[in-house]
Amino acid sequence: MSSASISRTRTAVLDAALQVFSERTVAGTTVPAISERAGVAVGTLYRHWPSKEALANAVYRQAKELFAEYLHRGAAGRAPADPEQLREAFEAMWDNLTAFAAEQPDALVFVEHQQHAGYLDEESRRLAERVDQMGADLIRAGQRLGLFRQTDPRLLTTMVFGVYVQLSKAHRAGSAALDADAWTEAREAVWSLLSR
Amino acid sequence: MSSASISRTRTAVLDAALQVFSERTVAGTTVPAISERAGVAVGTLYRHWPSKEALANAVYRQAKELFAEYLHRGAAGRAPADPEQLREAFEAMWDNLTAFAAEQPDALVFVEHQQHAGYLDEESRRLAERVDQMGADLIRAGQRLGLFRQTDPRLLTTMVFGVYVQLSKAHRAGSAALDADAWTEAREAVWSLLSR
Amino acid sequence: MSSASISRTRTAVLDAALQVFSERTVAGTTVPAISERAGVAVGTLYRHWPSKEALANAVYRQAKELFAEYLHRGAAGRAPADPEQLREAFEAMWDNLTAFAAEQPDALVFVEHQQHAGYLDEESRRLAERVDQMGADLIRAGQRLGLFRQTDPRLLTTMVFGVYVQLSKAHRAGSAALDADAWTEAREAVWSLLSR
Amino acid sequence: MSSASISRTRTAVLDAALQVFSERTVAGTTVPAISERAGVAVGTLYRHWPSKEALANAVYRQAKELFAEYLHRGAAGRAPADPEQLREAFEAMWDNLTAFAAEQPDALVFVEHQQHAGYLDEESRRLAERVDQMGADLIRAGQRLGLFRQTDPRLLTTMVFGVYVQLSKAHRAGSAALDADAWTEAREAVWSLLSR
DNA sequence: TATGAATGAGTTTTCATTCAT
DNA sequence: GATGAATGAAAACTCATTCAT
Repeated sequence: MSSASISRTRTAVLDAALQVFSERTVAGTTVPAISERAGVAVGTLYRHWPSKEALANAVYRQAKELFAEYLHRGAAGRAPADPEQLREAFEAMWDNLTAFAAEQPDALVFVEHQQHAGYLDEESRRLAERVDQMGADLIRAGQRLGLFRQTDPRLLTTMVFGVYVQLSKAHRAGSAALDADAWTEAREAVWSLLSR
Repeated sequence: MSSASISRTRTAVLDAALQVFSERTVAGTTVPAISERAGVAVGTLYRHWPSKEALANAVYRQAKELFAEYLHRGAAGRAPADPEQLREAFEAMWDNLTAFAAEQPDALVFVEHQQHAGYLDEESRRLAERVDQMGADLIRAGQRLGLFRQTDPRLLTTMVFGVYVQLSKAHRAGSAALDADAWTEAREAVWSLLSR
Repeated sequence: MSSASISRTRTAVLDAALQVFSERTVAGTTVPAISERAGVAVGTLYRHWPSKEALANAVYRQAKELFAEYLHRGAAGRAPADPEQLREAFEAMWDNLTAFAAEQPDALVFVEHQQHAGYLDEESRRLAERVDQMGADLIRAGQRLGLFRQTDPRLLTTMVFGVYVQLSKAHRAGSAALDADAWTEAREAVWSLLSR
Repeated sequence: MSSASISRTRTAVLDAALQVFSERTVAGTTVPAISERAGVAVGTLYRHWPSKEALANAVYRQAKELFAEYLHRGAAGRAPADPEQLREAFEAMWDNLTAFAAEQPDALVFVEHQQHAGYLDEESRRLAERVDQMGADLIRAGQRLGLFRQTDPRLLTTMVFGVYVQLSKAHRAGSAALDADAWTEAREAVWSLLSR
């Protein structure tokens, strides 16, 4: 088969695995369950990844990288130089996060699930660290401009991320409280949380 | 053995199970791993619960009930009638949550782990719902007093809870950013998040 | 406790074991199931027999000896000397068998089940052989008197016993076809089966 | 593997299971014992039946159906219309039963082992009832022709079947009394048992 | 002597992985 | 490359037996 169809198989498996992993935990998912959802045979899966663990790492990395992509989207790359730019950057980032939660609900839940420790390899771990850093940059900029609380930026990052993750979970669970307006209202609340 | 030591066995197993479940997921935990950590034989565990799943439900309920206990601690039972009482009630609740995160880190992580859906029974589910309601009451009181944002109270609850859970995870992971002061600073930030 | 109450325990356990063994097979019966039905603790059972296997042998022997007792009941001990005596002895034996089936249904089913069981010890096996011989004596007497078929007496014994066992099973199963008259009708049929 | 070898696996397991079940009882047989005798891995067995119990039901049904087949062999399908036809049908049936005992000794012993009650499912039970009916038909025909005893036909069936089962057991146990002549002699004895 | 909770070897069952087709 | 039946090591669960009370 052509390389195009190979990647179709890879994509199908990665998608299926993300779904079932995020529904039932990596350990709670059987390989046949993945292959079934992907519409391929078990053996096929093993032609692309050497083990379930390796597949889980691949899924993890893909999800994390996707998250990083959303996070960066439309970012100028330079730190905001004044309050207005900061506000704009903040809104843009929050909207990107909102889009990610809406478009990739499984990815966020899977990635944010603690307890990956057991099987994540070095590469996955390094990626995780790098992505987590990205979120902190905006907060540090806000502090430099004197707009945000002068606390440990890691503390603020953790809190903002906590709000976001919990909202995403509620969203994915189909909570009635999580319509489009809610995400905007939440944005304002988070801005208050950050502001001095 | 005496009935005292019977409950000692149950307690030992419940404690051990909470530890390993919160470290490695229910599905990722073997029964011998639990019984070993509890210092009892595998068979003993099955004399007290009919299956690993039943044990997981028992652990879940115990953790959730413990959380409810902490949440209630020192609560007058009546809704705060003025801004000062609200502020006091808020601080008390936050301090209780802080204490829970410090004293029962495994319980929080385990309970907040999504993906219990698969094995939680009716009783566990009902308990979860009841406890989740408790947190919302204070927020509704703040809204009635005109101090808190006039959004869907479920949205506010979700956000506050998200902050708390993420802080607790960081705390349990041994984050350097999470000393005692940090919990107080976080409290102020959350107050801002809630306030109009 | 007195020796009287010891034997009460032994009797209770032997009776209970016979019941459950005949219902569910020796291998299919758990020791707790026996002790529960007997109304004693598991540990108590092990004070009287060293193992489940030993208990099964005890049950087997008791049942087989009981069968022998019924078979002998009212037997003169001498071989029938004329047709009339033979007929009388035959009727007596059949009525004894009928009584056994009625009064000890579990014993017959259990004993007939275990014929070649792996766990029967030497003593149990010798007893079985001795009892089986008893039935054959009457048939040999009938052959000597020229009333019964001149076949291998073991063949005739086997057939008569087959009829009896199957009737007993039907009786125990509560078959509507097995009232008191039926046993008498069956006796006549068996007499025909034996007669030349 | 080809579908031919799939059914070879099923056949091998069913045969092996019949052997060990009839030797040692269903409860007394371990799954590895079955898979070893069948020459397959344990896991393979579970790819074909969901549990040991399900396998036992499959074995039971196969054996019972095989018995029904032998019983029917060469049967005209119509009830015998005169004494000569009855006699012929009787001989044919007995010879079929003899063949079954000789060719499928394990099947008979297994099926006739009482104590299946515990695990037989609805389908197995219905099949058993249907097959048991088949034997009764010939006896009813003999009664209509006035040749057989005018008793409850179920009583006669039970007796004849008892003779047959006990002979088969003796045969399987290697009894010296059970050569080919013996089966013919037994047939005459059974005819006498049935006749008025 | 009786008890029944605890034990751990043994059994049933599952499932990641292989490999013949 | 793709397939999915077969494999067997590892997991869940059972139960005969022991032993502290």
